[in-house]
Amino acid sequence: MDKLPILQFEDKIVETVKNNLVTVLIGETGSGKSTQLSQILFRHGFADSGTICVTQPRRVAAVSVARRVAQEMGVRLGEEVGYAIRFEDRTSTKTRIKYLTDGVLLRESLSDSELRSYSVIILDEAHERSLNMDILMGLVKRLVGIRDSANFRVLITSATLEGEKVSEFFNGCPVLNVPGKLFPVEVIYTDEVSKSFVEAALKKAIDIHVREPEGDILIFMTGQEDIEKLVQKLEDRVRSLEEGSVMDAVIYPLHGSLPPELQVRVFNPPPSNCRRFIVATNIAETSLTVDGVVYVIDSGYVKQRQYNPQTGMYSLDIVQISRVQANQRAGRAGRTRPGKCYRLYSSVVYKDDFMEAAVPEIQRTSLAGSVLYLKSLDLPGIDILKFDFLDPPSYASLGDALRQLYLIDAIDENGAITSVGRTMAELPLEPSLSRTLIAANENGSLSQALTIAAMLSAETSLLPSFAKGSEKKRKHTPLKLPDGGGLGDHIQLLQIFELWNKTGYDIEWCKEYGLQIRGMSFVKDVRGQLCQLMLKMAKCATEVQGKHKSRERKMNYRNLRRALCVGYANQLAERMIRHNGYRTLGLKSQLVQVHPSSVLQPDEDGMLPNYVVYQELITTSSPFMRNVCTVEMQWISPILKKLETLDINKLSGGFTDPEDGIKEKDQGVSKKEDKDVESPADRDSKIQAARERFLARKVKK
DNA sequence: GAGCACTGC
Repeated sequence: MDKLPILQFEDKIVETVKNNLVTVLIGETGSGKSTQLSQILFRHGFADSGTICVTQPRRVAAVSVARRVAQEMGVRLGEEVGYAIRFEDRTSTKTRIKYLTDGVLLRESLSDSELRSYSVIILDEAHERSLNMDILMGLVKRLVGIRDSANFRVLITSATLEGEKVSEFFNGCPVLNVPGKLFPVEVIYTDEVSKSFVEAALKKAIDIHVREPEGDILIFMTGQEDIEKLVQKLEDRVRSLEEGSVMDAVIYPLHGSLPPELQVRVFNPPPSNCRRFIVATNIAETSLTVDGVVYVIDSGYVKQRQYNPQTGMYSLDIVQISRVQANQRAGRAGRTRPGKCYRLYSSVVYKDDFMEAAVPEIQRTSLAGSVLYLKSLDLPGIDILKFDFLDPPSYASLGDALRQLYLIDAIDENGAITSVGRTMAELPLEPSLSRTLIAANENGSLSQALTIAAMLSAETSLLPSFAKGSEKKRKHTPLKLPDGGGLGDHIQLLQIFELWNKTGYDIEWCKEYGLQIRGMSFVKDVRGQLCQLMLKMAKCATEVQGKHKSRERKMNYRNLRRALCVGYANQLAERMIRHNGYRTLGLKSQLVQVHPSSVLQPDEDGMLPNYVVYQELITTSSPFMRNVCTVEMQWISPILKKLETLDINKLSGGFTDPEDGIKEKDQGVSKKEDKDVESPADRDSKIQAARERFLARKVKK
């Protein structure tokens, strides 16, 4: 095997790390940074006084990289080299190199905010900018000023360009460049504007198939719908090609809601003299690597979920990718030999319209959980609203988080964390569910609440996709699931798990009901973990086994729904008079409908319940509440009272001048790279523009 | 009567 590129830089890396507390390392795919950096530092004594930890954005990566490193060092996994992911800690007192997911490291800083067991912290793949990673970078930056510099080093690895920004964040720390080992990829732009990217991709794919030599084609689409459309069209066209004139072809869809057994098909060796077409979402951008790809077709779009803190509403939008993403996609063509990337957009669009990097998650999601977590750390002298983030979230977003936390008793009217809030922060759940568990523990419905919390954590991986046509293909229609007694979706989830529990967690039962086995066993694991945590924390925690089930059911799950009402006090809606639309009860009222997939049932007059709590608001074809549960009017009066007295200025501790704060920050950064700096408002308008362009194209068709 | 991209504790 060739020597990995990073090993040629060993001396330089060691010297830089010795002389600097923080080092940024820019390493492209194939540089070997994930496996070699830890070993290099180990060889030079950086693990003598502590462990070297390396974060990974995904569980599979943490496990596979740790396994590889253990093998290279000739040690047993779990001894000198180990890993820690949720539900699985394979480390020991001997462990000197430890791979973990960023979520696990974040949890660890809850029990030791200075992370003293680590002599080196390596934040790998920082350019992916997950929410956890952004919080970790803020925390680690603080540690740099606190911990003894004789025994502490930080390394952050990133993709091109973004590395400079990270260096700036860490007070201009040195940046090392390590080349990757990719083969050259020729990029070909498209100048003609096509009516739809599905059609454009179809044309290009067939073109490649007819003209170009062998090699698989990877096509980036945005979601299940356009993937299925394209797969169908490709099958038709390939079949219509004259037999014998071109090589055989096989077409695979690849997206997250595909059952795992269909996902892994792309890893099987392809039939000989046969070209594979893989039509994928951005799951193939980072998570899954398909070997044999020589041609990439890039639509230039991605489906992205974003949160509007003003309305509390999520939306799932098709937006333009960033230049970093475009390059990542192109790189997928050069893993095994020189390749080609066909971009279904012009070079002008790439240069002028695309943002440099995607909007980081921290600016696209509700921050209630993260704000609570940071408050629970009790960092001296650190005000959450002024916390030093690489890309600060908007003031609206922080205000929204505080408002939500106040309504569910996690912080008091002055913004200080409460004892309830501390307990909540210990649980690996979103705040509403943590709060539900605590309320349930007090009213005797904990066992059921634990089940619901676990089911909601795995919800998307429970049911196979409801795509049109897929039902026909299935051999037999699954048995009908329980209906939640008409009380709502949370109750349905509870009933599903209880039925499965009664069968002794029978795998066949899952099949009969059309439930994904992996999803259901994940629920079982999560429930077990939550049980243990609740037993450990709440000294008086009882009833995790659920002995009161039958009595509760007769009571229409009253206690359980009451607990949900306390937990979801920030997500409450009232039905309109005389029709079944709802308005949310919060700072800014929204008109919404119950999602059509809900099992909530109307009464004999055809009316839905007067009050419900919901899991989330999401705008697709129109604004919907997903996962609703009936609640009683008398339960909500304390919530309404709280809403009336809510004072955001008090909650945020008087930090009311966001504009100044943001401007200052932007100016600080813009000294170095003024072209690439964008305010959140700029980003918003760019996203909006991309969305409009896309919609315009869609309409034309 | 509509439909969820991808991760993670």
